[in-house]
Amino acid sequence: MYTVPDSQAKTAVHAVLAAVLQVRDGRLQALLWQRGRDPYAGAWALPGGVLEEDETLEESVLRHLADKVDVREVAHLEQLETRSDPERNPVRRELATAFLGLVPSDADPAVPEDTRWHPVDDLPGLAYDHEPILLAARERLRGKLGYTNLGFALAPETFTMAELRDLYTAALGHAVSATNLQRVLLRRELLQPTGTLRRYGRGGGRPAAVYRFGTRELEITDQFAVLRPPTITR
Amino acid sequence: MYTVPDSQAKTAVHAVLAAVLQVRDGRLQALLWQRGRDPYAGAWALPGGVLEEDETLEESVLRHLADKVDVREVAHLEQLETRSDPERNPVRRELATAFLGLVPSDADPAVPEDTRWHPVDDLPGLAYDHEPILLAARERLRGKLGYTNLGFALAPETFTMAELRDLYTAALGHAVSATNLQRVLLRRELLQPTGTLRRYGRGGGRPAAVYRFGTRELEITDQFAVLRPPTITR
DNA sequence: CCAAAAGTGTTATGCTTACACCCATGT
DNA sequence: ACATGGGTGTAAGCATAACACTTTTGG
Repeated sequence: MYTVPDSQAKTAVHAVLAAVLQVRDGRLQALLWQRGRDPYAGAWALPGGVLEEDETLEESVLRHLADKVDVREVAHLEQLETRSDPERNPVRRELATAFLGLVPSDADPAVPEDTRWHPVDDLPGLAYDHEPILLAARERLRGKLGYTNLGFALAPETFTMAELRDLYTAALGHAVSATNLQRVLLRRELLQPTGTLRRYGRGGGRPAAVYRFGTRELEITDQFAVLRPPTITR
Repeated sequence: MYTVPDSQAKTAVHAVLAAVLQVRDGRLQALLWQRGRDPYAGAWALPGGVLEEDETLEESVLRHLADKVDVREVAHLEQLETRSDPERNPVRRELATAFLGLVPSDADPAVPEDTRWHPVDDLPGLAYDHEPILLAARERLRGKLGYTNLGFALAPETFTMAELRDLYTAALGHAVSATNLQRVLLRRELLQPTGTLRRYGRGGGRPAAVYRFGTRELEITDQFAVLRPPTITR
């Protein structure tokens, strides 16, 4: 059991944490590093670090991530909850603001020795309160895939519907029909056909049309699905 | 122009802020207090204060609110964004975590001299970054009214559909049909008839049935409105 | 008897899932 | 030819908005 050294009385520190998600090998995976020292030696942790005096939380996450993942490869970054339980860190009082970061499936950033991608549905033991944070990040992603264009942050610049379907399937954790996915995204005018064709699997089959997302910034497409304002006629 | 006293070099402090909303006089209003001193002397500010060593953010907001609004009257409290721009406070480096608080329309807490309710669609000049925070809080409320039972936090224990319609109208900022509101909420099994009747306006008219919300805790009713898992047949 | 408000019945609409069927390519 | 995927057409389901009409009360 780890104990708090007397010299380190609780001093409030603000940290940032990133749940960096990417679809790799057809599964939604998270970037984690293995702690060498107590507390939680041997456990896996979300990347992050301490907030400095002259930066915003967003700048801080990107700075800390630059060590693990090339910043340019994080296609979407979004603030999640700020955790504040005084007991969440046994060593010192520490607030932590969590972020969701998404990396397109075609990126393969070099990561340090102690760092690895782990499937989110088969996690090792996580340090601190990092497991609920990571699961909350996945829920946020799953929710937003339905009413925004957030798929762009999981997908390469261009892709076929079969490839996109596989990304959505991995992220959502259930079967997705390429047919219906195409219709939903086209109707919402989020996808643009590039005009080119590409072959998907190894076997034969008709070559697939190649698409791209119209914009690579978050757009909400469905906000007022219900209890929407009355339609003004004349 | 206000200048930073030398003695107060930038020291990171963590504050909490609450956007406390209530429907009063048929309008969505926010609780604000008027600053007496610089910076932003004379401007209106969200209630809040500094986070102490041994409390969570949630405990801190409720503690600070206890001065302005009776805690028991805050029916729903929810964390919003944590703001971190180093320049957001000209005096000292200060992070602030914002909250959305909702007060039922039948509560009328006594508030201090410098504190008043202001319609959110007609705000006075606000201090710091409080205006964007307040508007974000309203957006969160508007969004969640559609896919959760959050109406309970705006409504008294019991109410008629006409009363509830007026609350939704004020919060959403557009006309709401009592007929359709009733059907939506009943279908989702959020409302329970109490069996009693009540008269609404002053004129004649049929007395209205009185309802209550089945639960007074947040429930998400609609999460997978779209891109939902395939239905499993057999 | 008439005005006012509540509540019910019914239709229209829009978006989505489900599924049958046709299309293009490799072996 | 036939297997393998891609793509289109179409029907069905479902929730909600819209609106006409009935019910119940006060004056």
